[in-house]
Amino acid sequence: MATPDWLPAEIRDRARLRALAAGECLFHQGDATVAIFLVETGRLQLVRHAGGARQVILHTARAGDMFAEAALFSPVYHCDAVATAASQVRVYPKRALLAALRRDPGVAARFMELLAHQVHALRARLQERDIRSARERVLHHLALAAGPDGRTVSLDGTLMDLAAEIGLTHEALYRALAALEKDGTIERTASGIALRDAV
Amino acid sequence: MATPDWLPAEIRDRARLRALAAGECLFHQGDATVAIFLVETGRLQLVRHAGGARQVILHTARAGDMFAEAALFSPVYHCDAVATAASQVRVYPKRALLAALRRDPGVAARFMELLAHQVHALRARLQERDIRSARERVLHHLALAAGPDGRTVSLDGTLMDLAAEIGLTHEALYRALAALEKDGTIERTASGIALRDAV
DNA sequence: CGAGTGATTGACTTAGATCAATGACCGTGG
DNA sequence: CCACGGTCATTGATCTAAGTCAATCACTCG
Repeated sequence: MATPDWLPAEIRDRARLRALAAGECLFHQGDATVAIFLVETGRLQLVRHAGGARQVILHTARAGDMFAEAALFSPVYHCDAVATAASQVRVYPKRALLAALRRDPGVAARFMELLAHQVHALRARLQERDIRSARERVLHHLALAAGPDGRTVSLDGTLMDLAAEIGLTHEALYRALAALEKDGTIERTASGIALRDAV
Repeated sequence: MATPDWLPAEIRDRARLRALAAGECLFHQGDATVAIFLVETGRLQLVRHAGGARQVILHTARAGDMFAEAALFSPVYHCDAVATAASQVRVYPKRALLAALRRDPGVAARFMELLAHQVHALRARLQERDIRSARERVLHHLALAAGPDGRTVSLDGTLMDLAAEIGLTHEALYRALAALEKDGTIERTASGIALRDAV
């Protein structure tokens, strides 16, 4: 699953799968960059060691997330990647990838498109965090996550995952959903959530 | 200022500057895409009209921010861009940009690099928002924003801007900074903030 | 000099985090 | 086949840190 459709078949098919135990390290800050990665299962944290003993978590990559893309343009990794749960990551060698990007403008264009969309999605998630009210934040998220009909949101993961994604505790999310359902703003079905008409 | 160094001189030099009054609209959702933009001064909001009367703010672009990059890969804009203050935006025509990206692999590589770095920065800001405590959030931000020495952070904008960037009210930021200074974790200078050694 | 903006601090309130308990469900191993 | 451990969903009670409102001071700019 989550096979990237943007990269050429010869790279996609040759990409190794690397298994990591919980706590295991995929690469260290300062290591020469050799690949970028896609999380197939599990969870990795990207951690930067700043001045002194300070550790700064830069990102938590979950199933489906690509990470270390910037490694393509840097000789060394700028953070550690540590599995915080048993994980499997797909490994895309930098050398082959760069060659493909240089050789085939179509591949390059699709990669740029992917990155541009990620930038957008991240900006939207960030803007979402500026909404303090749990209720409004949830509504904002549902409106964005709604399918083409603009109303129905299918829930694939758990509500706990959703809560983490929008930056609420799961309790706060449950309560917000319960309140929204009670006052008729949303309807909950087995497969997801439906937005009722806004007035 | 903020002149993008990644795009070829012929595009950079030919780019028009467009002035917008507060409330004026730069483009509408559904318009054919003709350009991407860089905010020189002011502030623009990107707003999507979802199902019904729902409006979702996707992003607020400030001075120095590029926006609508994804327009390069879409025939139409997927949101409105509205100036929420009198603004000036640099206009980079899509046609010329795409041609340059296709023609010159070096330009394409630098653009990919820019996008990859943006993705990183955004992920880090998002992760930062997962920190609930104002104190810890501020420390996280300072550690990341620290210069090469890992200690000193130069403040260019106002503290109010900083507060907005890290998702706190300015009062909360002032208090957090005051507390950090009182217990000796940071030192404040005219030009910025210095982190003391972590124990 | 007044108007406007930023920095700062105080007082108060509240929404969401935290802690806790319960029930449903699901796979698994004896 | 069923008891058991685990995860998820849900709700209640409580607490607190951050938001909100408000006032003051310093500073700049025309």
